Amino acid sequence: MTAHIPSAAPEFGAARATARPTSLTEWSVRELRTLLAEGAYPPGSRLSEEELCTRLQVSRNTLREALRILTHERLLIHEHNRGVYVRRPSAEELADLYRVRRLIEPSAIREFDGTPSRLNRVVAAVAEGEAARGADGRALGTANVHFHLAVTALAGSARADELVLRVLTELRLVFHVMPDLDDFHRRFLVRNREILALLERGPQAKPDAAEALTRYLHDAEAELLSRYRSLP
Amino acid sequence: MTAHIPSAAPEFGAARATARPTSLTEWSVRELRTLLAEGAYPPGSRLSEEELCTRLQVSRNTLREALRILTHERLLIHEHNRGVYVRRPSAEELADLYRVRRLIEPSAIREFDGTPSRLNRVVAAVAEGEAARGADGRALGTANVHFHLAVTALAGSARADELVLRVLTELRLVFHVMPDLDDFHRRFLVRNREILALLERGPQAKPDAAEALTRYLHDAEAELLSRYRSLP
DNA sequence: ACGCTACCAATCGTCCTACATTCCGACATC
DNA sequence: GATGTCGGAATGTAGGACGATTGGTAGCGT
Repeated sequence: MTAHIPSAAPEFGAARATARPTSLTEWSVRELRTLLAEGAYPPGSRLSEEELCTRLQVSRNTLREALRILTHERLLIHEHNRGVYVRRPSAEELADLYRVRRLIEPSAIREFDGTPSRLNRVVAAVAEGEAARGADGRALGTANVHFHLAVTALAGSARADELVLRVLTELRLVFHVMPDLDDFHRRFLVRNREILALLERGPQAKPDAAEALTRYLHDAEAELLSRYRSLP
Repeated sequence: MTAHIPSAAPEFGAARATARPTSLTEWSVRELRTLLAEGAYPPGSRLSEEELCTRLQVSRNTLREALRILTHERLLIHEHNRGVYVRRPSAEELADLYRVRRLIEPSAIREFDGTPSRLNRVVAAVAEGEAARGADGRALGTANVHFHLAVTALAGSARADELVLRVLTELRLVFHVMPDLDDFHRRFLVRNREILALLERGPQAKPDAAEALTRYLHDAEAELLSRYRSLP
């Protein structure tokens, strides 16, 4: 399942306190990414360089290199002379996130060449989701992420995989400011399975699967947007 | 230590000397990106921190932050304890670049909502290309980049635009190690115009346009790959 | 009281120095 | 000629210094 997750993988649900690898900077990046994914710093909060230095036990130089990378991944925003903040995507950006997903994910289905191992990954992701049906929002969200990563991986493009991973990670920031998403995630489990069923039907059903996914993404966007706009 | 006096910067070669903006790191990133796009450092060459520091007149810290960003953009690769090198995409990566493009660009056409200003941008790009017909490879390549950016922009997604820009920038690295691409670029000018013609025919021709673009990208990939594999 | 100004503390941006670690090539050894 | 060792060179990381910017606050004038 951890097939070819690119270097910038925010290990979903991974254990913390990883051993320090060869590069302290990369380690810091992973560490921070995990912290952000877990919501340790909610969107909008300011990250003090000094505080993070002591927290991660790295020098300011090293930390700043890590922050640059995370800023480049859009998880943080950098305000000159003011510091870095956890990104809080605007409604327009939320819409854009879904726009990209609609560009890529259905396309990935259309480009699927039938490689069984790739389809199996989708199967596994759907199973994971249904196993997590009773779990909390995080487990459901993670399962959903795996589903969409698996669908993207149908295209067999490492760059596409990474892009979607980034987009989904960014989406997590949105989720962190929205309450009660358990049900939201749960409802899409059914549609995951439906799309899988279409995929399993073979190449001639690919357009249907792609279209179902497009609708799926439209619906998800609409629901999130309407709830997002009615937030404090 | 007249640290940041913007005007007086004894620059090398051409008067590149972009005004130093608020952030030296960002300035360095842009500067380096330009140098890479221009082929000042051919793919595979090693970038010495010290040399770049003196060339850009920035400290090692600042430079390293810039290098991190460019590495994250895949323009450089970072080998631990060995330094950063200008990336030299492998044949497999070249294929992947086209894979992503085939995922996104045709999709962008399908998602085009008819906004005239967006179509106009494609028109302008095609015109630019034909105006550059007699020019050298660089001008042709740039016009082609503009065409594909304009096509991508049909979808109206900032993230998709950025992704394609990155991919095309990465492709430039490939071009830098391939000789005689003038003709390659020139031949695609015709197909740019054909795709534009389909786009102008209205929504019902979108699938045709998308498919034409897909073939276009397949052909370009095939030609580049075959030539790329027969390189030293 | 209210608004404006000047000052102050906290941080960031950038540079510098230092040093351990690692890598690589040169030289010596067998 | 293969292997081992040494030293130079560059990177990785730490830490300190200091100007610049920002946000807040105390104080002033009206």
